[in-house]
Amino acid sequence: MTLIIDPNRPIYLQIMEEIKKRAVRGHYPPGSQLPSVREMAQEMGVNPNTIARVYTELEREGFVFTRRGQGSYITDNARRIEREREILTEAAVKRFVEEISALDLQNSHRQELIEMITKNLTHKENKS
Amino acid sequence: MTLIIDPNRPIYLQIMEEIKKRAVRGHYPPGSQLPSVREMAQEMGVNPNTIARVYTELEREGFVFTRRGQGSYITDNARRIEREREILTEAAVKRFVEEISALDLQNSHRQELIEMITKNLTHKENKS
DNA sequence: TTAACTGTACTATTAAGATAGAACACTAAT
DNA sequence: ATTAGTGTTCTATCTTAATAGTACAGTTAA
Repeated sequence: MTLIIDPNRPIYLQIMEEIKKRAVRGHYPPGSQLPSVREMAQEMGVNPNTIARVYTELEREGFVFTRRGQGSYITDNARRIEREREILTEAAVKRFVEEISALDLQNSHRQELIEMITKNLTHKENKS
Repeated sequence: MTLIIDPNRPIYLQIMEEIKKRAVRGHYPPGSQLPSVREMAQEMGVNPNTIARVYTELEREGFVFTRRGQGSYITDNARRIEREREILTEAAVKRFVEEISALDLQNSHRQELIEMITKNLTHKENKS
């Protein structure tokens, strides 16, 4: 399903981001149980060890908590999830602005850019 | 100077992008000679072998050409460089839109986003 | 020819990501 | 106690990125 999007970035990082996005979208509500290490491994098409690492890292970030023998869960702190949305948003904006700035675009091109983004964002409004 | 920005992505890819950006900005004009493998290695703080790989890959993409024993040069095809600017721009926009769409933002938040980007882009107008 | 530059090629080594497989430890329900 | 489900740990192996060092091959100018 999700598969590997960017072969040049560690899979465990990409899966971490995917899980964060799902939580932010409400696909994994606060406090909900995540698929087991083995289930998620099958869903993502990777080794269970890789998922174990993902869960461990997410727990280290306070985004996931684990009850040994029981399962791993998305944090029940809704604020934490909202904060993650902000973090991801700001990171995306920062990266984008830096990339575009590095290209030294003319003002006219910048105008077109803004329009292009506006269209794309409002267009994808009904998706996901 | 440039150093490693993202430790989770191959250095040679990051350096490839850096060189493309420099060419797009005019720092390396069309047909200009690139620093030698050994010079660039020192500038970037990496091994000469890594730069050799970078030049080889860039040549494979038609962005650089090499005269053996003489040096490596940015393509003298100005259109090719302009095209690279478009490629990098579109890639940045596409990535950004996908990332933001995945976060399922409310319309009000999207409005703020557009404003944030506009400000940042026009603000960095005098930089670089 | 010689010297000093170029890019290129090769071997060896290290480190990290990822896979494979097995085993262990905890929890809950039967 | 047993079973089946959790996460956890461990060893071994493979691959790729990157470094280190050396050597080779082509070009240019002294």
